[in-house]
Amino acid sequence: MTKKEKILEAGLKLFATEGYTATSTNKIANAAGVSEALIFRHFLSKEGLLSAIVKEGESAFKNLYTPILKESDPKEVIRLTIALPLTVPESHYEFWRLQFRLKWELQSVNHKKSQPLIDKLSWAFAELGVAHPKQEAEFLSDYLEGLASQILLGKEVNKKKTEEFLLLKYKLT
Amino acid sequence: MTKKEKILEAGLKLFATEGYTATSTNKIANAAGVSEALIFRHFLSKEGLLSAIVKEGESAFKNLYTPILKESDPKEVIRLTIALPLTVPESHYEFWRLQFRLKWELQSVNHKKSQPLIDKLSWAFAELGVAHPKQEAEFLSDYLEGLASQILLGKEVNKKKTEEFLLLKYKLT
DNA sequence: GTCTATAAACAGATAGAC
DNA sequence: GTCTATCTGTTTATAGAC
Repeated sequence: MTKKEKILEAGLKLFATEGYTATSTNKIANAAGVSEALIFRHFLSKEGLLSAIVKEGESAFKNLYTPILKESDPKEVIRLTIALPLTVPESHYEFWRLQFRLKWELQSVNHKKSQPLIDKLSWAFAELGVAHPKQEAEFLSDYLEGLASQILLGKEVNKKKTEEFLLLKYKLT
Repeated sequence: MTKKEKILEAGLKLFATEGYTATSTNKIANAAGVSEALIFRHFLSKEGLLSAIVKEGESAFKNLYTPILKESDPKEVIRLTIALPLTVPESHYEFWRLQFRLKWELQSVNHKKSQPLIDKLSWAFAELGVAHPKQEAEFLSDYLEGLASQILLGKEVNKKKTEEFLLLKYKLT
């Protein structure tokens, strides 16, 4: 692993656990086993490092839900959406914790980012003859947001049982 | 209003909007129209000020949901719980934004804080003959958490329509 | 209670050697 | 690419006068 990668790794870890503002470049350098100046050589500024980290993994979200947008079976659309927060591997938690943290720490909330998914969900519910498809889609989306928060904040969640419950609730079994 | 109260008010506002770490005591003093030293006179440290702010409003959460715990009609329990995030006046948003922010910024997450409410919800669902009352309670709680997040992060939510939809969904009309 | 002045540590960032 | 040394402004916090 190059020193640049070590900085990215240490930055992700510290930003995700301690927060962006609360993490000094000095702390990152120590954690990465690197001189502080190297951070600025590679990323110009502390914000540059943050951008690089966010960018590096930003496609992750799109990659996660684009298969759903392409799905043509409405039941499968809902099934896959439900599985979203429940199948993310724990090794990715750090990255996602950072994303959720940044929503609150910086004002960088992009409500439109999940709009394509909500629209697709809305389509799926309509297809299945559900009464208020748009509101059902918003409802499910908000629930999954809440569930993801709880998981990332360390609440014990039985993922298997939760998924079974949801599949039953949405009549997908 | 005393200067101490002015500090508390400015602190709440700034911590809620900019975050705890990103807000300097100097900024707070300026916003409150007070010398910086006065903050330390009254609250000993920056963290002391934070504690005072959190404590001052901590009972707010309890006061919000204790009426629900005392309710004996299961339908009314669910109705009141749903109304929780939808009836908080916008003037209280600042305080709640701070609470949500702190969950991520400090590691001070108290998952047990909402447990009494979840237990009561679970009781209500059981009383109404719902199949998986415990999981239904968790589900509703997570949804409301997600909804509250969205609202506090500035998403446009039609509260009236949302409440109508939920009352219909939970067969409370 | 409240201020001015200031200490001491720490922040992000740069210069220049290797 | 990587380091040591250092600059400059800011941060939390205190001392002491009123």
